[in-house]
Amino acid sequence: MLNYDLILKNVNKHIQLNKEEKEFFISLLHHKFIKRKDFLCRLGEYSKSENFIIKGCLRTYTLDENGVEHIIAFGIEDWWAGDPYSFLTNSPSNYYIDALEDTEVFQISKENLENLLETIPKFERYYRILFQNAYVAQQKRINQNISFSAEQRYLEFLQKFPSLEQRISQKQISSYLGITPVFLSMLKKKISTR
Amino acid sequence: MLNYDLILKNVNKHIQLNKEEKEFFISLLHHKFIKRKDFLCRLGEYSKSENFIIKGCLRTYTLDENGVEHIIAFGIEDWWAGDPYSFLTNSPSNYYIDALEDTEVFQISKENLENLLETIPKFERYYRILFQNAYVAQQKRINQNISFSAEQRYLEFLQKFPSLEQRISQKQISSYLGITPVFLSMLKKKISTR
DNA sequence: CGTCTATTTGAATGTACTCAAAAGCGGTGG
DNA sequence: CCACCGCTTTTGAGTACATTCAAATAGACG
Repeated sequence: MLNYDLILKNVNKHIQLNKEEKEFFISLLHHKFIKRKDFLCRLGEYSKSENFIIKGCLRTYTLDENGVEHIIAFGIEDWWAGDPYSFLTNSPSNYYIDALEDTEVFQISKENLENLLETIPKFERYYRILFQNAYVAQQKRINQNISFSAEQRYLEFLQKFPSLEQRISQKQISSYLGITPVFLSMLKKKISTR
Repeated sequence: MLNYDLILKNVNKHIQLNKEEKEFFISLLHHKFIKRKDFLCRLGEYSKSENFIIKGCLRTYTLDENGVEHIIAFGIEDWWAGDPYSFLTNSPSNYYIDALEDTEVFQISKENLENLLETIPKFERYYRILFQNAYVAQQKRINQNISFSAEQRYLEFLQKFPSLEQRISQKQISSYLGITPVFLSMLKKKISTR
């Protein structure tokens, strides 16, 4: 028996659903396990679902010309992950998405989302608010990227994702911050010796 | 007689309105001039409107502890500008917004937007798509901030805003890229001599 | 246990910044 | 209309931040 509490609570933060609407929504979701290191989506593939994480950790990243990974976003419990651009425009994805831990998600396909938005238009509002909040959070990150030093960005990261430091490797964190793992190691040493 | 073509065409890209709906929408807009260097919003103030730019150029920026400006976003014709966080949560704004050129906008207030979303729920969809697109564009910028050199970011800027280079000062561009004006001057020289 | 990857450390290098001074440019007022 | 003022851009020298390369150590996983 699957537990839909987390996702229903998340929806309920922004819109109110009656029992039938809840059941209809749930009927459109597909439960999936993603094992650590498995991919949800690769560059050039078509991202066919948006994914609500109930457990675990996903990352969205790019590879540069030297094969170095750059992490655009982490996704943890109670968050959505995916490539909205690819998903919504049916175009090849610009990103890789894989699992840093064994992860469980509820997926909604494009067809089902369209069905949902038509049947219960309130969900337009839900997704509007979701994107709005994500947009605001990204604006903050952009500000930090252009105005903070690497050290300040690292300290901010610890604030924003207090639980994540113990769960993922330092290399992942450095990749999210836009610095090398070597330099992050030096920063941590510098911070700890004062 | 005000010209609503640009904003109606923008809305029409995403949702279809009949004549009455158009008229109702237009009735909620307030036309405003912002003279070059005037502020639409300051840090700590309450951002009371979202602004659709019909002419001119706005910038959203922060000031760091040394008084240096960091530009989060430019807004030009056919774009919305504002601080959605402050606007939607009635909290003090984190940003300054001012005009780099004499600018004309259509403003919608929070009350009118709420009225609009209730009366014509299709607008939830319009704003959902707007934020979604903005989110995708920001993701791309974040990727560039963490994986590109300053020179690559500058060349990307020229692609993304082809018209803007002649309209605004180099200092504004450097501030958007996250580098100093001095360094941008050096980059341009380096680029032009090859 | 062995292998593979992550982390640390150190040295050398490159990228971007600070400070300072000079040159350029735009707007304003006499 | 020109002179002046303030701000932007350029240039140069010195410095700090962050990277690369390499080697050693530590951890994780089969």
